[in-house]
Amino acid sequence: MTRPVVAPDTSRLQEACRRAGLRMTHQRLELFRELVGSPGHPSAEELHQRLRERIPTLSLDTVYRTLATFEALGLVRRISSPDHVARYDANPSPHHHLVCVRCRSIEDFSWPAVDELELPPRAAGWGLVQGVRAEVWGVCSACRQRANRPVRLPPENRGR
Amino acid sequence: MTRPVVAPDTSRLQEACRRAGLRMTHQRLELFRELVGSPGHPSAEELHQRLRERIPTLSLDTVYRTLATFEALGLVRRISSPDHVARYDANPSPHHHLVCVRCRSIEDFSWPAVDELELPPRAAGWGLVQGVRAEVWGVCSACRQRANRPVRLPPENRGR
DNA sequence: TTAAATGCAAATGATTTGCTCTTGG
DNA sequence: CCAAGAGCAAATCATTTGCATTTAA
Repeated sequence: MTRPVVAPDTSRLQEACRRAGLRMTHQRLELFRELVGSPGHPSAEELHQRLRERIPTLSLDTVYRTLATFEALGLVRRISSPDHVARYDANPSPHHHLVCVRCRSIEDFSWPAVDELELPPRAAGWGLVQGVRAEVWGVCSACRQRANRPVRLPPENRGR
Repeated sequence: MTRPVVAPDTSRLQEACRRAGLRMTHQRLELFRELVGSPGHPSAEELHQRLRERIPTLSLDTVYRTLATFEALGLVRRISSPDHVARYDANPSPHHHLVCVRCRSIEDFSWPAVDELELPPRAAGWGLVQGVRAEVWGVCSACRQRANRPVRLPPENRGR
């Protein structure tokens, strides 16, 4: 890999839409820009909030539909957080996740050693492999300091 | 030998409940047995179905509450499928996942090379790491053969 | 006994869908 | 023009919660 050089480069979207015979709409363009232009792993809801400033009429279901389209085009990957809200990852370079089970944050990190590893035979023969990601879970530093309760014992957890 | 050799070894549950001061109920016991005794990564719904044969009065919400309790006790890990239903992994040994984005199956596989790897500094300093899992996604052989449609293009996907 | 746990039913909240109107090509 | 896409509202469906009843300790 060379260098990241990321300006919200819309050519990937243009290209993907053309190949698939899909129209290039204002909504798709802005959504794509928002996805690749900002870090983190936003949910559909968050993207909707942010984009309303630019496209006041944008509806939440269009965000959902567009994200599904992007996913089918391979432009984003829908990832699942410890929370039950879907989050979207538009970072095309191989990277891995640090997942905090307390605050549900997801941080990217790179781990070249994993990227370079060869899949074991069992996995290599499984089917068509599209990607590999390591998920490291635990409690982030911020949460460790903030709340020092040892374990979240009984039910009544998941304080939405 | 006179050792009973409990197939689904419930001692981990007993131990965990005692430490946490939780009661040992019929429901918890059976749910735990079902979890560790059968392979795969069942959803709450599936577990509920299976257990109704043994405990006809078992309610779905008890399954949810109990699974949340088990998770807090560290007995299972709630994993997220490409689908938006939560699945539960009670396999305590380190293992990794093969996720089919088409049929949403999740298969375990072992990958010692990853287990033996050291975390990069960024991850090591992130917080309290509880586990590491590699997620390999793609299309399983069965799905590749079955449906040979090239890509799932427009929306209207997610055929529940 | 008695706080914890279950079951039931109703609530919640994310995601999806039917249908009509709008718009890109 | 005219089918693909967007918007609106209503529907779904997994998951959660309030409350009365049961039960493990």
